[in-house]
Amino acid sequence: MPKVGMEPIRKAALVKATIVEIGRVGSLDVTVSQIAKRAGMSSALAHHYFGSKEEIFLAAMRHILSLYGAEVRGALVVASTPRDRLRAIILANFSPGNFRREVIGAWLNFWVLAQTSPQARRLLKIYQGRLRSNLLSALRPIAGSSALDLAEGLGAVIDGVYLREALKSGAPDGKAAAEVALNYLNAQLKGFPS
Amino acid sequence: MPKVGMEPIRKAALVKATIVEIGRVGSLDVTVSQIAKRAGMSSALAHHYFGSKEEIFLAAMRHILSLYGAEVRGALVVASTPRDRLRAIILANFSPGNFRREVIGAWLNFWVLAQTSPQARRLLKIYQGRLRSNLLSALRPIAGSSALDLAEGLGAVIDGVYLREALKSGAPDGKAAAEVALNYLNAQLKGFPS
Amino acid sequence: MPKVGMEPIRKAALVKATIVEIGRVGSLDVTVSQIAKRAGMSSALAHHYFGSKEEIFLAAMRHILSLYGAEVRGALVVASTPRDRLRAIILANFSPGNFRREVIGAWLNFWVLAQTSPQARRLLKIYQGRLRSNLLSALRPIAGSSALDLAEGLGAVIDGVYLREALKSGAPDGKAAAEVALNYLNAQLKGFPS
Amino acid sequence: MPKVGMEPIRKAALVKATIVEIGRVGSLDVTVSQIAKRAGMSSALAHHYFGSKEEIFLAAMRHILSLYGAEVRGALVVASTPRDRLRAIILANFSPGNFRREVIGAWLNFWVLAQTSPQARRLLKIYQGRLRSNLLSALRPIAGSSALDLAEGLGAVIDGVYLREALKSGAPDGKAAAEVALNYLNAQLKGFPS
DNA sequence: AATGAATGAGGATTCATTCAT
DNA sequence: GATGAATGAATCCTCATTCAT
Repeated sequence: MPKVGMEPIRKAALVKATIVEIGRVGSLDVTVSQIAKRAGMSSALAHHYFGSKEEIFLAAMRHILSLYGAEVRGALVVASTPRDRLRAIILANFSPGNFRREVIGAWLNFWVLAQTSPQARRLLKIYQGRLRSNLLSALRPIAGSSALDLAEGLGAVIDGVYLREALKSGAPDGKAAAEVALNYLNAQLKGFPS
Repeated sequence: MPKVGMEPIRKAALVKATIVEIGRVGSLDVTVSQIAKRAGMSSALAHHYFGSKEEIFLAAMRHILSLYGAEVRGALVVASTPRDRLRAIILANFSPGNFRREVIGAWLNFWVLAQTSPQARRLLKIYQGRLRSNLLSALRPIAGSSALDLAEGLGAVIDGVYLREALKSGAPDGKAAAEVALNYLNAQLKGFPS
Repeated sequence: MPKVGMEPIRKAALVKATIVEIGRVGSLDVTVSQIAKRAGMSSALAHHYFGSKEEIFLAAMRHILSLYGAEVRGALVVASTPRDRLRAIILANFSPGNFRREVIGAWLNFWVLAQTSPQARRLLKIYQGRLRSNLLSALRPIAGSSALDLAEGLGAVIDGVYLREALKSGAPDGKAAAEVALNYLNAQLKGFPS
Repeated sequence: MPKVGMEPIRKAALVKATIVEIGRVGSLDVTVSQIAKRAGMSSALAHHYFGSKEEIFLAAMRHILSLYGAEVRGALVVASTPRDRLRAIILANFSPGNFRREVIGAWLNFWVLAQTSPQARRLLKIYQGRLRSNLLSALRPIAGSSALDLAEGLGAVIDGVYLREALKSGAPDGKAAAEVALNYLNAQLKGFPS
């Protein structure tokens, strides 16, 4: 049984382990050894596959962002009206897949990583851009020229809810979190024709 | 060069240097030596006065939170109606004193520190509690039973705007930031009698 | 240069180096770097294998105690009468293997270490217990109920001779040292039937 | 009230504090600050009076040795026969003044200090010399040419009992300790005319 | 006489990373 | 593909000692 094609498996295991460890520790002060051990391999192998610790972090970040993106896209597919699409975007942000303790912890830390690493910053900007354009394209038909401001505000609410969740203890309550954002949305759209 | 009563002076210098360095580096990966050097003293003296790196961080956090608290209190004094008070709170959050690049960077990192340090977490919870109760007492007369939800949402927006600012480059624009939160407020209060 | 199975080799080298360095310096104020350098490796590797300085010390202590135990056991095998066994125990204590300058220096310092480290204390108590029971089982047939007191006294003499040797300069004279203990033994056993 | 003549008072306080601290910690790893604090002054003052940490240690050692010497001299004054004098010497070694936990701890550590510090070594040799000559002058009239060996053995027993006491817990039992040495003495002198 | 202020030097420990096998 | 071996470079923290007042 030749050990071929291990690369994607190993990489995936490391990415997963990275998110878990960052979530567990609560900061980026996670050693490569810890990550590698949790992924069931030596730290040397982790370096072999990723080259550096930063690359491991970035891969983990990409993974989270892509999961997030998939969730949003999936939710948008089944939404027909603009209002439905807005609701779908919000709910996707707080779906059980994204709104888990470890993922929230990882998000917060990736935000910090973006302060230091240009690549991380770029990734985060891409995510922000997508969220923004998704919100905008759904808001424009409803709110017209106010759409820009609304998108900005909605984005801020979503991020803020994430941030606040990071400080809470216990299992995250996605439903309650989504409620905060939906609340905002409803209030803002009240004046516009449905 | 006085040789007595240096303690408060040194401590203040260290606190200031800590905030600057965290803001500059963009993370908590700041060495005591860096901080001490920027504060114009040896790292040994920093330890002499604070005992440990964590204590230095906590002192810096307390400083920021107390500046923030003072700003809010000051703004509240001159506000008469509930609506004025809400506006005052929001504006205080984005006043030039609080909404500086280095302070924003420090905030983000203190959020991370709170994941690890129980004391930091406690401090952050105190800040959240104060903000919440300030918002609530101003919202109740206007919105009654909806006040709770509104306060939660407004708090989230404020934190979210901070978070997003951390990713931007260039000087922070407090006015634009405040606008996002004020927008939210206006939309939410539209239905209530002024 | 084999690259596997280095652990026991490195550990042994570190243990040896530790004893030498403690003996050379004359105190436990020996840095891990000194030890590691004498053992031909980096201090990081020393930590990798032992985890902490205290563990290195304890390993060195265990080594010395086990050498000592082996020497005593070996001597006892070839002794037939109780009197022979007593003599054998005493001579083993001052055999060239145990009664070397560096080992004596290490012993003295382990005694100090036992004041601080519970584990070191435990090791030393084990050694004392063994010595005591060895002496007792050889003394009982000869001295009966007096055996307890004699064992205590003989143990004290042996330790005392070690202690005094630590203060002398030049190569230790095991023969003269043993003589002191044998003297004691003879005097005490004079009254009992051979 | 001019603060004159403080020097001897301060020095005495430091010496006392040194012994207590060494006994408490169980090793020479005692900081000057600890000693000074226990003596009720600043570490700077301790340096002012003694010049260096080693000098403080040496002063403490001298103090203990002089107490010890006084005790022995006092005991010898009231002893008339050689046998009485030997008993007096032994009992003085284990008198409540000398055979206290902290003093025993200090002794053990001074022994270690003597490995490093020539001055400490000299002090210890002087003490040994005195003990030896005291024992010899009392033993010669009884044992003649055997006196040398007996003195050596008796000295070793005394030191050994001290050493062993350092490992025990609880309050030292001077009486039992003295018994061990007296035992030895009686056995050795049995053959000689009283 | 007395001390707070201050630091240089050092030491244990950690960790990302490299390399030989 | 995989890993144990190995280390240089930090980093926090401690402490004896000095100095100005």
